[in-house]
Amino acid sequence: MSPAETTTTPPAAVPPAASARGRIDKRRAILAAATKVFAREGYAQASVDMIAAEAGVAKPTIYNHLGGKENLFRAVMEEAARDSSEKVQAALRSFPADPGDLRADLVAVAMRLVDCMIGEDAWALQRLLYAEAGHFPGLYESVLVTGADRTADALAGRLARLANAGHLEIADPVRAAAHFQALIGSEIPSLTALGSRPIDASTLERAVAAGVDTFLRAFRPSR
Amino acid sequence: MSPAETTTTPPAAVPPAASARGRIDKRRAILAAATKVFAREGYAQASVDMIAAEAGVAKPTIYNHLGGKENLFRAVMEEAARDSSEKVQAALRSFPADPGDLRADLVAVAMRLVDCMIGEDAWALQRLLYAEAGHFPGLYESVLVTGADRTADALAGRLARLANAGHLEIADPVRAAAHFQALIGSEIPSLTALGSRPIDASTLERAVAAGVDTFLRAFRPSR
Amino acid sequence: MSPAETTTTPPAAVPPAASARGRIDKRRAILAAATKVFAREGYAQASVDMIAAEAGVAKPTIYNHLGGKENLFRAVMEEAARDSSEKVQAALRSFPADPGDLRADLVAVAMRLVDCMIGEDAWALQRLLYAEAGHFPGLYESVLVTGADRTADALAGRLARLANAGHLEIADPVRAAAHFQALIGSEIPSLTALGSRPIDASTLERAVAAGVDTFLRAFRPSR
Amino acid sequence: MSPAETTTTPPAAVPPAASARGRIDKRRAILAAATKVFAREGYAQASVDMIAAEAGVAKPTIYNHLGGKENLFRAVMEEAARDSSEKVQAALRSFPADPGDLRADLVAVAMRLVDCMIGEDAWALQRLLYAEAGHFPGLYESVLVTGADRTADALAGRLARLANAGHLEIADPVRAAAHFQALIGSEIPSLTALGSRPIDASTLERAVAAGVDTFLRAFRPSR
DNA sequence: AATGAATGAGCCTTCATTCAT
DNA sequence: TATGAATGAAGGCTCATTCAT
Repeated sequence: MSPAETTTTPPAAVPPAASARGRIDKRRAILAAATKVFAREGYAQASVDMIAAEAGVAKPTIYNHLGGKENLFRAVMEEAARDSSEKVQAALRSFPADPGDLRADLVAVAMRLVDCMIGEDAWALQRLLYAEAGHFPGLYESVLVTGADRTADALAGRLARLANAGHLEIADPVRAAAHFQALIGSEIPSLTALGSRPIDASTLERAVAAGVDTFLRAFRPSR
Repeated sequence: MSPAETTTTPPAAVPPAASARGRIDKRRAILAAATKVFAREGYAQASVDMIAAEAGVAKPTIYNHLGGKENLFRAVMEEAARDSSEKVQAALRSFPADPGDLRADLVAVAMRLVDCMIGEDAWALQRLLYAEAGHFPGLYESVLVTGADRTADALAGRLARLANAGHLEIADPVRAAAHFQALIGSEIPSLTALGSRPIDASTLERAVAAGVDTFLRAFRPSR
Repeated sequence: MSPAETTTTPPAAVPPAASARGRIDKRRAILAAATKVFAREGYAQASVDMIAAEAGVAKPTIYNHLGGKENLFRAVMEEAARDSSEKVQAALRSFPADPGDLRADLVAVAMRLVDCMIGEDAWALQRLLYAEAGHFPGLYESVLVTGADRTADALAGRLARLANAGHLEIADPVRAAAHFQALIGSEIPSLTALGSRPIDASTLERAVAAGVDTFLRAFRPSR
Repeated sequence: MSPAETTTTPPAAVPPAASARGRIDKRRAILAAATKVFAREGYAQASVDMIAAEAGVAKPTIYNHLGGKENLFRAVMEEAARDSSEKVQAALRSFPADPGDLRADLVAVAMRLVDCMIGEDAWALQRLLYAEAGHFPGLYESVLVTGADRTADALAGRLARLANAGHLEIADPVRAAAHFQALIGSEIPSLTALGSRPIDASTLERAVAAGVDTFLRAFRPSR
């Protein structure tokens, strides 16, 4: 073996790699398959058989790795929340600190946020969360913490900066953030039929821009 | 038998009338039971057995009246949408045409609206809709038509009236209605943990009032 | 159909009778099949599938009638204990009150008792009891009460009568009954290989007679 | 590797011996664990997983050493039969050749025998034998040969000696041995509820003594 | 020699649905 | 009309067993 070859993946022959990575790959394959199947079918309707078939593993392998349907579901939800949150955070990083054209910049970041919310994955997360929050104690909280809370915090921080710089007039940044999100997303459910229908891009952009406009009319400095 | 004799049990002496009423009563009992069970368990997890037990009827009776689980679910959803919509319409009827204190009046009607949205029934409807919209073609639309659309229309109309009377400055009443709803409800999901937690009344009122305030800052006439 | 034909079963046409009796018949068929399968396979190895197939019913029917494997097993054991006990009681009714030839009479009744103990059913009951007494709390007691206890009581009573009549000399009839049973059955396990082998009749009779002889040598009046 | 490198792991310096011992130790551990688990759960209910966990080895190790569940069970039964038989033989070695007080000596040896029969191990052996004799061809015979047969032989020999010495009057020593065993053990099943209940020592002793008394009344020389 | 990982088969149970009454 | 009874089809989970290391 060459000394600096790989630090994360054992190289060598294919079989050992297949075995060492294989374990992780199988776990990943199971989680991916479960995400897909749960998203499509819902928790109760999804069967471990489907997931195993989709993942290309035998059923007991799922139990070995993740111990039962409920656990598997929680793992899927946590992963989905993490992934979704990361996308949102990335979108928020494009938030203007010192905007050139405030409206245009806000619309741009709003579009990025909304893009995060209308993806298949995000809708699936939301649907499953709505559907199962009552059956899985703590599920909502755990998803909230890794997801919406961090989003709200980050967004509030960005808005506060804009306010400090005199671009906005904001008394309560956390609430303003909530209102911002509510306004730019206010038409998403009806436009996408709760994620069950594709959406027209320009219609979406108009709706988002309208939300930003209302936000600006409410929070732009009076003079 | 005296007319008021039995309210719960159909008297045996009046078979035709009793049958006619009994039939309707049974249907009602089934729908009520199904609503309760679907709300608690979700569609897939709910079993026809549970519903039959809850309704106090035999299982085939459900099939006679409503023909299968899927149909039963659709019936439940339509009824729930109708009920919910009626409550909302009632709440909107208290909307001020010529307000004394605009903010106070808007907060009052907003609270009535929000009260409609945080009831057990409304949450159940929303959860089931989110969860099953993808599995029941047309479900979202049918609920939308009897529910949210009418709400939006009515609300838009009321806002337009206020605008015409010079109390608000609104270019697109439909959008303004959407924004109003979004703002006053923006904190409901997090405050109620998607309906799985009771909510503190004063906290809720503050959040609603904040939504109204933002709305007013955006839509109050500039001078 | 003759008027007094059935008091327990509705007579009428064949279908209603088939239905009314059908229910009981199915329950009986299930119990009979379960008895057979449990006897052959043991509790854990037996599957509800096998029992359903053997009974000629669908699997859920078993759950409707007897609610699960464990309950089914208890029902089977209780029935087997009842049946077995009745056979033993019948055998004991031939016990001589005033014997002509005491030895011959005792051997005769001993053979009848032993016949009860070497039947397939009795062995199955015993095997299952030995195997599962530890897993089913109260199982041993419930079987004991309907089975061995009644046997011991009845046998003790018969022996006491013989003693009172001067044919035997017995201080403690209950113990004497236990000793009688132990002696006449002492070679059954080895002769039948715990019920897994048929047994030669004359060999058995010799062993039983030997047990009776030892009993008589111990309990015949000294003079 | 430096010599003192590992303290918890068998030292690397003595591989062959350590291996040889380790191998035997593993086999012993597996057999001990299997004995425990089979005794507790029964054959079918016991899982190889449980046994592996109890033994502290990986599952395939069991297959390497003993080749499958069935073989493992046979090995366990043979070992148990051997152990049990040895205990019984030891107990019989205390049999009086020329007794001082015949009754007292017989009661003493009977108690030793009975102690062998009420131990956890002996009950487990008996339960498993009853339960599985029908499923494992030859199992009963193999256990019999190493167990009950040797016991009967030895006991018959001891009784014959006593008879020769004039202390007993025995025509067929083998049968007398069987009767002795039957009498002293006649109350064990009911007193211990088939091994599932601890037993009161003095009650047991009375029952055993009663068995001996009956035996003596039957086999003591008439004059 | 010992093990982590994987699997095909099977089990107990429950479900939505339909007859026959 | 309403029901007790029955069933084919799945579902979640576990087991004994075997590779590849």
